[in-house]
Amino acid sequence: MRTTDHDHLPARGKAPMTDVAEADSPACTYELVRSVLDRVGDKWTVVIVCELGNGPRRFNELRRLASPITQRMLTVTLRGLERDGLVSRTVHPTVPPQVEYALTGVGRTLLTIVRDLADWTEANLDHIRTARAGYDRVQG
Amino acid sequence: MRTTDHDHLPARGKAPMTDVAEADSPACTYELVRSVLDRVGDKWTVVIVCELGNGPRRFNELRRLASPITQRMLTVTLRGLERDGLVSRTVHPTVPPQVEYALTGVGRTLLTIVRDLADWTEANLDHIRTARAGYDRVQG
DNA sequence: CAGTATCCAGACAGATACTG
DNA sequence: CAGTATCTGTCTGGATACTG
Repeated sequence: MRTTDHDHLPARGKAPMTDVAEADSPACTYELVRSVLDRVGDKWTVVIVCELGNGPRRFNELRRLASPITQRMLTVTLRGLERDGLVSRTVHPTVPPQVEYALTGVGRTLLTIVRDLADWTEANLDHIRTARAGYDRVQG
Repeated sequence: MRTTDHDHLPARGKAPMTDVAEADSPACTYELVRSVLDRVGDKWTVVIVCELGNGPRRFNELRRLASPITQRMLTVTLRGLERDGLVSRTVHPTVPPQVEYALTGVGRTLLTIVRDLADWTEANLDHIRTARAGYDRVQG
């Protein structure tokens, strides 16, 4: 399978073969950081990780919590996180089927990082907003 | 000017009118975090911020340091950072012109965040790589 | 040197319809 | 319920050529 590289489920275009490099060569630190940002920087990952931070959730439950996310993007995002071992996927063989997603241990440490990021944002939001407004006033 | 929304210099498509919201409503924390990730999550911002972390740099100097970046993307990235007050741009009116870019105070705190991110990545890289390989072995 | 201006391929993501 | 399959528009970013 997966010979034709179609569209359907985009196979996580992010970080395609940027096989994360070693950690100490001079410039590759950027590659390294980017590999996380590629993981975390897309539109929905942060939302999903934060929601799962409150406990395990099922598919449509997540769909509601992540408000205007589409089925497709939820699937794509969860697959990516699962692939990286950040969330676990547990299928309960009931009828109708139930699938439960939860943060793994590593996923939980990622949550910490995301929260640090949120803290930084809160602390510097006004400054950025002001700077942005000032810049836009001077420029077009 | 800037009535026709052409291509030329894309006017920072990121975080277009997602005017960063207040910091305490229940779900808007995501918007908040996303607003930083939009700022930091693009392909070059991290590289530029890290390089400027070593001191002020000039345009083509940065261009060399950020290896395969194009002129356009360097300009776009620097403009975005300047707009948000994270880097300063100083023109020395010499011939030929010299323009020096440097991190501002806030920009320097962003550098801290980026480094935290790098630390997390280093710490969890093996785990992610392994998980990814395992997942890919099972799936397509 | 330090940029602008265009063109364009390919990735990201929304809407919609269908399925075990 | 929990997805998969397509189609499609939009945005990102690379290549290239030109300028004060």
